[in-house]
Amino acid sequence: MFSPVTPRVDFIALEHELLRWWDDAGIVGQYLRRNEAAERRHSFIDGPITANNPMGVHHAWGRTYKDLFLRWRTMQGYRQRYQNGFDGQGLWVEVEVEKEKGFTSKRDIEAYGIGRFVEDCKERVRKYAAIQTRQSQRLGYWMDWDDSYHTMSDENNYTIWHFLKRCHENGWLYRGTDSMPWCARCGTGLSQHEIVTEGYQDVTHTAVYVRLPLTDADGESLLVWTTTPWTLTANVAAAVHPEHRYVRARVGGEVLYLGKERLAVLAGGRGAGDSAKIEVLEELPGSALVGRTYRGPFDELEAQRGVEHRVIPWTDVGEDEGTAIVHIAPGAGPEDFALGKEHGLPVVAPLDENGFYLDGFGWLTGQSVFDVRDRIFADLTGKGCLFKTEEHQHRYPFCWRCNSELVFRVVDEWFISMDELRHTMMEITRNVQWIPPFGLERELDWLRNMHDWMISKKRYWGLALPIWACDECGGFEVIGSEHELEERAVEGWPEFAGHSPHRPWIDGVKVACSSCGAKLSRIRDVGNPWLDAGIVPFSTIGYRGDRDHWRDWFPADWISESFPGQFRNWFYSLLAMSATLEQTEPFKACFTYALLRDEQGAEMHKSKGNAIWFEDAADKMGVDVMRWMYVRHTPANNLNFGYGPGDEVRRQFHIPIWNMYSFFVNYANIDGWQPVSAEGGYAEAAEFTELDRWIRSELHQTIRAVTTALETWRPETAATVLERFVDALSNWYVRRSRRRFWRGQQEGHATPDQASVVDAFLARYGADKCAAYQTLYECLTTLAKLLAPFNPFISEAIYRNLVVVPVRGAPPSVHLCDWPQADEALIDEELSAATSLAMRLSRLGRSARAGANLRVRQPLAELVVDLDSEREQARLPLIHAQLLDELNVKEVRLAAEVGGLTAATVKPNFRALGPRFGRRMKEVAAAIAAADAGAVAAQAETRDTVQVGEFELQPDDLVVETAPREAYAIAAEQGCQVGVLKELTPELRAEGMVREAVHMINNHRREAGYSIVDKIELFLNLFNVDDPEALDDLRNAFDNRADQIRSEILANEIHYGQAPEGADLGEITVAGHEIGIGTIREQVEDQ
RNA sequence: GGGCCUGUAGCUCAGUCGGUUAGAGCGCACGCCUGAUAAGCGUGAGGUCGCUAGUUCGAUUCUAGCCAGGCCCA
Repeated sequence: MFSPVTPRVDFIALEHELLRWWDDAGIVGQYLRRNEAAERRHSFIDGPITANNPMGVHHAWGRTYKDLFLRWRTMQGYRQRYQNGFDGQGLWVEVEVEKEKGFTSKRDIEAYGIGRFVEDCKERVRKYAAIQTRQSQRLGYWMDWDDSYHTMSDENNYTIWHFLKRCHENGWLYRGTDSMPWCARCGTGLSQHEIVTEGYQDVTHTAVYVRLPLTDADGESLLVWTTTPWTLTANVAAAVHPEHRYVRARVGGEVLYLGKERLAVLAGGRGAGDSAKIEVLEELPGSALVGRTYRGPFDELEAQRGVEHRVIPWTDVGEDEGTAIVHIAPGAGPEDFALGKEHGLPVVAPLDENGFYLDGFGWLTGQSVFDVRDRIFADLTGKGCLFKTEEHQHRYPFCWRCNSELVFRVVDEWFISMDELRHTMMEITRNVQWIPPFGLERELDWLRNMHDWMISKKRYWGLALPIWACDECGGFEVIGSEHELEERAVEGWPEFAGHSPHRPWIDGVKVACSSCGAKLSRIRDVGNPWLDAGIVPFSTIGYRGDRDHWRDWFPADWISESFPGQFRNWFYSLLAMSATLEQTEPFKACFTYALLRDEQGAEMHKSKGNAIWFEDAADKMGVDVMRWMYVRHTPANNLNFGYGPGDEVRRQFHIPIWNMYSFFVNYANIDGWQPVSAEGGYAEAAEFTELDRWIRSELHQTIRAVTTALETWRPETAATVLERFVDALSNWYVRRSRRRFWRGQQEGHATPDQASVVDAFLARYGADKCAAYQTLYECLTTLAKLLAPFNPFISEAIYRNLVVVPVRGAPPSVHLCDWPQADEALIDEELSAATSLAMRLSRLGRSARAGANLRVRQPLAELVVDLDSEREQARLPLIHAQLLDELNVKEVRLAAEVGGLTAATVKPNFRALGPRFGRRMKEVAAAIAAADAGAVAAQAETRDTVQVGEFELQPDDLVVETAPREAYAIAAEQGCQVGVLKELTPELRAEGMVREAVHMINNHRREAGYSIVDKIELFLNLFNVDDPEALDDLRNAFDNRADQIRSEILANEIHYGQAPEGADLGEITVAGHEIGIGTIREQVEDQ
């Protein structure tokens, strides 16, 4: 006996129950150890999740893929590591801790103490790692949670040291510079990301137009424009668009160059005499200006000594604002810096950390960048450089912490040169299977264009870059391990020992310079967090400590991440580090997916209020539903996630599955059917019908297709296949098999002393019922296994009840079962084709009936089928019975047997005939009307001339049309036409009436609340039927089919007349006549 | 400017290794069924498969160009 199953399941409560049970019964542990000794291994390396916040539903998407493939490989018997990873080092964590503490600058952190701050960061990571672990468990993500790795672990950090040391040995590590957004008030740099996400505001600044006198032409100047006058002190070049038009214009007593489109700015210039007099002397392309030199606006400053100012080409120069000649200061702007690199321009860096001018800037030295605007204008005016000023509104970056305007500074940073690595990385990238395939192109494109890797960051919490730099000789040392550091330490080791290799502890350790012997301190920078994530194929599987173990699991067979960003982040760092250490790819297959959006396709944002937190979604929609939304979606497309789509999925997929399961358990319990093995065990006793054979064939095709889809990393295809199977099972197999489960026990066959359960059931209910139960049991239990990696909860619930409870020795969880194998012997493609033909013909038959207003309940005499394909026609005998039943017809016939479904009509084509026959036209028309239309049409089709009566005509003289024959209602699609005979014989009418009555009486039973096994006594009250003929028809119909009615409504007796006191009364309508009914229940104990 | 992706019904998306008249769900109209289903099923309306060329007997599918949207890089 199965546990009763309610059709109104609460999936979320069910999930919580199973979570508890898995925990109590130690199922996850058994799962993790299931294949420990297996020969075949599947190596998965987890891309670490940032342990900085609770999970969003986008995390659940990725984790669903990871869980799916790991579960599936487990069922297939692969040995695996189930290690999750947490990413913990980096600015993101610092930012959150700063917020918690109310810090607004680096100075706050230093005042608080770097040590305490770093410990707080670690604590935050641990806290969110624990939260994410719980959330992942709620998702049903089965990992070895006690074995999760952390990027902040000592091992991870020291393995990166090893990598960096190798880079240094190869000569790839160098100190360079970079331009970065900088908050002078906080004294700190910001990441580009910080200003891109929330850092811009609209403000008005005083912009200035400045003359830059050309050195080779007296009295001629370039006119440039800037909104940041302080940067003019760092000017080294002016940029023009080489293809745009520029002009040389006389303005008062001077000559100025500027963009042709920008002539209007000349109005109102100071010191230009009568500025109304503007004369264009010459028009020239920007390229003509390139290479010319000019005197800078602050050439008198020491910092500008030796700088040759010249004009350079730049295609990003616009014509919408300014003068179309752009002032370039590589020391004070990011684009300028990049352009400077490209053109080898000198860098003049004017500001210190706190925004004060450095030495070498004359009267400006020691001044704050925020206080000098007006004095710079005055200075420029004094030097005759200032053309004019104007108020200008624009978007400008601000510090999100303190709301100060940002500046750009050039700072020292550390880089890994990519020149030698690039080729190897591209080679190994080609060895990887990218899913979807275009991932390869994306990665290669990035690798082709990548710059040297900047690995330093001026912060506190992160990898301590193992670089000890020498101020004396300019050299630097790279330390490759904790042991090497201990050996080389000349100071501070004892104090450091026992600490993690983080700031501030590591900073106390000094080593000696191997060139000059000076005592070296570690550079203060921390590492780029992608170093932390990129090293994990080495650090997490024992690269340093247990090389055999490492070889066993390297490279990973499969990794997976969302693709935005990862091609230049994680995948990139994995490839770079593996190319350096082993010259081989660190993963064999890379599965990527797009972005998660809200239901309307908009990006989810906390601030917009449309973000969905994982826990809310889990509690509202359930994680099986959530997971199915993920796996059925095409990974390369953005996923629009929401509760609406979730309801759809539940309704179309999970509820039908549950209903079938509930149906099965309900009837199996009524009939006392129980499996005798995990496979059911009734196959020998069963007489399988075509329908059984068909769904078993479908089942095994489904196993095959799902397996293939997963082997090729296409979860969405696997999900589609499963959906199709569920639909076939629900809407064809179960629907068409229901009656087989209802049928009562066979008369006289019951033998009380049967030896086996199977024999007893067979004797009592017969071979057909054995077949029906066996088939549905196979389908449901196999479906549970196929579904297990996708939807671990509903599959477990079904499997537990159908298999574990009744079958001794079965694995206690579906997740400990073997993955199903397709049995090719059970696959019958011809039967599949035949059944889909039956579905197609049924659809057409219903369409035909609907067109003629003939409901399916009314039996009809014949269905006529016309198929173009002989091969399909040959399949008809196989589906004959299904068609009779499905379409409620007495016979299926071929169109040829009944003379076709359509008839030809032939009409005269007056336009053609008129001119030829003139007055005799009427005779011709009469002859055509009198002729056998079919024969004439056939001639017109095949011959050049058509004889009609005494007239010899041509095919074009006739208009041949085909129309459905009147006796039939017809529906057609390509290659196929069906018709049903519309005529209702008295016999058919009577049958229709009985079915109508049975249908309505059963509705009445249901409304009265009877159980489906209760017997009744029925009273039919025909007093309201006035028409004696109709009364006769009804009485005859009912009397002649009394047995049928009794069996279909479970009635012992049928009486005519008033129902007695206490009967349940109702009214039914048959053939338009109202009939009163009354029923009395003889209650049967419901099992 | 370069690379990649996307463009199929009103909406959200499948699909097509080139093949007759291209599918689903939602929404709409009508109906059926209800002894698994507070559910389901069917029928109908709704599509120049972004546009233009090319290859081909045949292109929504392959190729090229263009247009639109997105992501990344510069």
